[in-house]
Amino acid sequence: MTLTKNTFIGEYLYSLDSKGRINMPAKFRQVLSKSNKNTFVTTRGMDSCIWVYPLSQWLEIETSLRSLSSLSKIHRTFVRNTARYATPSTYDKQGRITLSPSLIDYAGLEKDVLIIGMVNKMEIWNPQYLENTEKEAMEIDSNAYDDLAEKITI
Amino acid sequence: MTLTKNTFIGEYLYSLDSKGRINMPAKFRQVLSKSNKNTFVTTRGMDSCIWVYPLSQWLEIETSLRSLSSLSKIHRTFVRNTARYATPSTYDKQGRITLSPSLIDYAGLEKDVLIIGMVNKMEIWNPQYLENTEKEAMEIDSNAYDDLAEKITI
DNA sequence: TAAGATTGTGGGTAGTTGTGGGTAACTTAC
DNA sequence: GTAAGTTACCCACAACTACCCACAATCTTA
Repeated sequence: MTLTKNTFIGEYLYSLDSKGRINMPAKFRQVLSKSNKNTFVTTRGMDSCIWVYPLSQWLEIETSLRSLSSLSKIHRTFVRNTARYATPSTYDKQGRITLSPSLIDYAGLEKDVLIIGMVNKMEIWNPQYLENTEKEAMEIDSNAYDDLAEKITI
Repeated sequence: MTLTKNTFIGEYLYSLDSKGRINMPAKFRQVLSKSNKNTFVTTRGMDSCIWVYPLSQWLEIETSLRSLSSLSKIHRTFVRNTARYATPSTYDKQGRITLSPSLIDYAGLEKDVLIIGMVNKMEIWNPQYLENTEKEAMEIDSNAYDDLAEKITI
């Protein structure tokens, strides 16, 4: 069944091999539109995870970054921190991308790795990190969910 | 995979050799369009780093500088500091450019050197300087940073 | 249910990339 | 004019990466 293009949902458990490669879920590859040239862009996420954008999505971010002037300190810092950790990665014949040692370290990845669809992007997690993060989030923010309920119908 | 021309992202750790040469990331050389003639322009950056432009991008900056009036003190100073330290540098067969002793001194470069893609240009840093600069920036500006993050969806 | 296709994982190899150093050409100083 | 210093170009090599093939497990389909 054909799903919406460039939309990622679901959860997948894969393993990181000795060369730092990780398989991208076949379903995610299938919904990628041609313009993405079989390429994802990986970068640091906000919690201890890796964000993975389809190339076309990342190009939009790049365009926004281009409009910021380096004369402003805030803009400089923002561009630097956004661009710095981003790495384009084309998947190989087997559907794997290679993660940089720096990102693997940042996300604390070991053998077992969780890939999660986040609609317009994906997240790569160490399963234990995710569990802890979720636990904290629920304790602190259960009120915030009420606010969200007003914005989105589910 | 070939990405957008003249667009630089990612972070690379290289070493400055005894002759003041530094390797330019292969990926950055690959995205350089022909009109750049294998040449970058180096100059002083706004924090303690070196800015590296592809030649074509620098030519556009020259045009902008031309439009600033020397009647304004700020304009004069800005043009002076930007133009004064700019040096074109063609990379050798191994992909290295030579940095002037003046720039190496300005950026406090030693053996380990960090090159960062800033979309339309690159920055060359002493890794420790960058760490300090980032730390300061976050302390002072974290609110402004959040505003920016809201305008650009990532 | 069996055959075929697809998917996830491991590993080998050829080509690329980063780094060090040598030498000849060119500049500068005396 | 010559010696000393500097720069640009060249070669060599180790480390790494991208690409390829193989195979087992799972899913699809007739």
